Amino acid sequence: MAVTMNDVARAAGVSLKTVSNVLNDYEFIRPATKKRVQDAIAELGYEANLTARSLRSGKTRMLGLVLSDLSAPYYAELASRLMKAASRRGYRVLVEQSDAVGGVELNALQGPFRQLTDGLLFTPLVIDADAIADRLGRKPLVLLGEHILDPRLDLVTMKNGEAAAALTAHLLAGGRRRIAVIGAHPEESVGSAGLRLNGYRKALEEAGVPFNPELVAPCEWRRDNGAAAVAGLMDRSVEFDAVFGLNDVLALGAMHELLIRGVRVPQDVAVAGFDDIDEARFASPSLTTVSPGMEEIAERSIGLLIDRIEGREAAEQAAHIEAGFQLKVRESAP
Amino acid sequence: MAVTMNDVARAAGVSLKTVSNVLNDYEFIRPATKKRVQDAIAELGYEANLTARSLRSGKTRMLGLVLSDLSAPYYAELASRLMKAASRRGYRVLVEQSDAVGGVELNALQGPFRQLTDGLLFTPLVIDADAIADRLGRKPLVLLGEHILDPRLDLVTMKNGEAAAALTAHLLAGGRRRIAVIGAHPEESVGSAGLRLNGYRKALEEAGVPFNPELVAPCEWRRDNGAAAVAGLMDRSVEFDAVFGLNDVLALGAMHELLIRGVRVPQDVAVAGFDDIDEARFASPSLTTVSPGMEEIAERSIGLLIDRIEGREAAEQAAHIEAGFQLKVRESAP
DNA sequence: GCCAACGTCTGCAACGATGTATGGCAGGAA
DNA sequence: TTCCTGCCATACATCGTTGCAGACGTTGGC
Repeated sequence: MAVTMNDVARAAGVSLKTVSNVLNDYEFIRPATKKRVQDAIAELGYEANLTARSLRSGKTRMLGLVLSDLSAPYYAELASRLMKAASRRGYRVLVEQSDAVGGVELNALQGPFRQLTDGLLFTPLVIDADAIADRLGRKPLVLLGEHILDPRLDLVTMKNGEAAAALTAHLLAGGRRRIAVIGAHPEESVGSAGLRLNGYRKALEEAGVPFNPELVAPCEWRRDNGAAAVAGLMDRSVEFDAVFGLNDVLALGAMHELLIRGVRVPQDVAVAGFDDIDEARFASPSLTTVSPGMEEIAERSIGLLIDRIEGREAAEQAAHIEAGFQLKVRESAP
Repeated sequence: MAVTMNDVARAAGVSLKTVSNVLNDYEFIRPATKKRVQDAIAELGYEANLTARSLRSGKTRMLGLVLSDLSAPYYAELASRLMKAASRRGYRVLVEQSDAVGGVELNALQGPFRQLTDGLLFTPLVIDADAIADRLGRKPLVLLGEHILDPRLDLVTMKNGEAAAALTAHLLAGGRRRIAVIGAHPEESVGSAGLRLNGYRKALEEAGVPFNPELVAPCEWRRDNGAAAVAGLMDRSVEFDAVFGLNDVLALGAMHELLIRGVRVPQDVAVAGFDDIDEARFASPSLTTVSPGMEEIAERSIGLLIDRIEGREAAEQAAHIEAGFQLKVRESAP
């Protein structure tokens, strides 16, 4: 079978515990002893049994990441970055897809998934702050990218409202007055959709442009819905000179539908999105959007979570971190 | 602290082992006893400790997935599907990004990552069959989507060559004669690039069109490389009437560069890709490509791996599974 | 010359589950 | 009655680690 610490101990002529001490960088070990142990480890090809270590120590060195769907480009890019950031600090990331189903979200908070991880990065789409706080337990949890702002909960997010306002202001500055918004979630109590829509309204207000509910199309954030929403607006003969997709895939879906219908982008209708996924730069025309500081979000959320886990960060107060954003002006809305 | 089996046993007035037996569906338990135990479990809110179970049983009920980069749309979509397929069978998936670095690939095969998982789904990009077979160990491993065909190794893949040939034939049938290929990996001994390129050459040959090495642009499979490759060809005044991106993001990057330079797609140059990522349908123009049967690949690779793990599949012979493909003819190459 | 302090190492008892062996008890056959 | 068989439950050892308490020898202060 596999080599155990006992084998190493025997080979090095020391006790089991001394091997453990060497592995855990215990301070008081004679260099000679340490070397003997290390040599034995190398010779036998010993590798620590992570399961046993976890059972004994109660730590798994895994972080949980709960998001709705890994195949959404924004989440895929975020997950990739989070995993790299975690890896640099000696942690792994275990991903759970909730499909925006409340039951799955709750399960991730308290079920086996929680057990397997030392802490959670959580993108709640359905459940609310109280539901989360009630199930917090002893393990740290950092909310990611959504709008729950609760004094009990750590949060790393983006400037949803501010960025959406800046983007809308840019469209207004380009002379657009009837800006359709795609992807609103009117029924949803939590989520970025509301914040981004608020930013949009605020920018309109500041420009003295009246808000027109007819221009707001609610739908889930998928490409095909973006296309369908534009189709719906046009079929109902709603007039618009710009489309603000509340995220990039919506905007790209919308743009596709516009081009199919012979609407020129940006001449007839400007299109803008939110997220700055890799694809936005290479769309045709390339997509004007907001870069929400994903690298910063990944780095800081992993950093915060691990600090909490390792007890470096005082737990008295929840941290609320907002990454900076950048407007990316491209061809679709110059 | 957490509720343990011992607490449940005490509450139900039975022994520890009886609780374990109930949990593991042991046959001979009196219904009354079973009920007492189940009631105690429900009342105390007991949840099995997965770490302890793993230590004792040697199983983690986690599958490892090794791929180069989760932010690549094809891998993101594949990972999402694999995770769902695994979840349906009671397994989780732990993802490891290799960044196509050989050392990371080797580590995933034998290091701690292997320990944490009961079996591996592995997309080798750098290391070869011998390196894998040497490190096989006792845990099952299924190769995914790449071209290593080794009698010792299970493999679930797509019809790379056949599909590439069909796609090329479609371009030829459309009257294209100078079909540029983007994303070849001349130095690489393993990988889909070679197979797809072969398919392309075979189709040319069958159509009696001479192969022109000048039309083959080697590069890594990233969007920006697709764009750069087209720029390179045009700057060198290489003439072509079609572009075959060896995967979709290359094709999309290429298409973007063409459109920027005022080349009309498909009138002047047809563009085709490979993978049928979600984005392909919504690009403008929409992308002609090959759908490699991802759902089938996900379902069958997970099925095979779990069968191996649970000993249902005779280990004598390696399985070689090829999913069917479909040509998706869209606007970019009608 | 004694005791305390220090540095180094060890033994034992967990962590929470499962496998093996075995112990009772009931009912039927001998 | 006695033995066997089938069902149900238990005790004990075990998986491979780490935490805790302490042992041992050396050193240094007084």
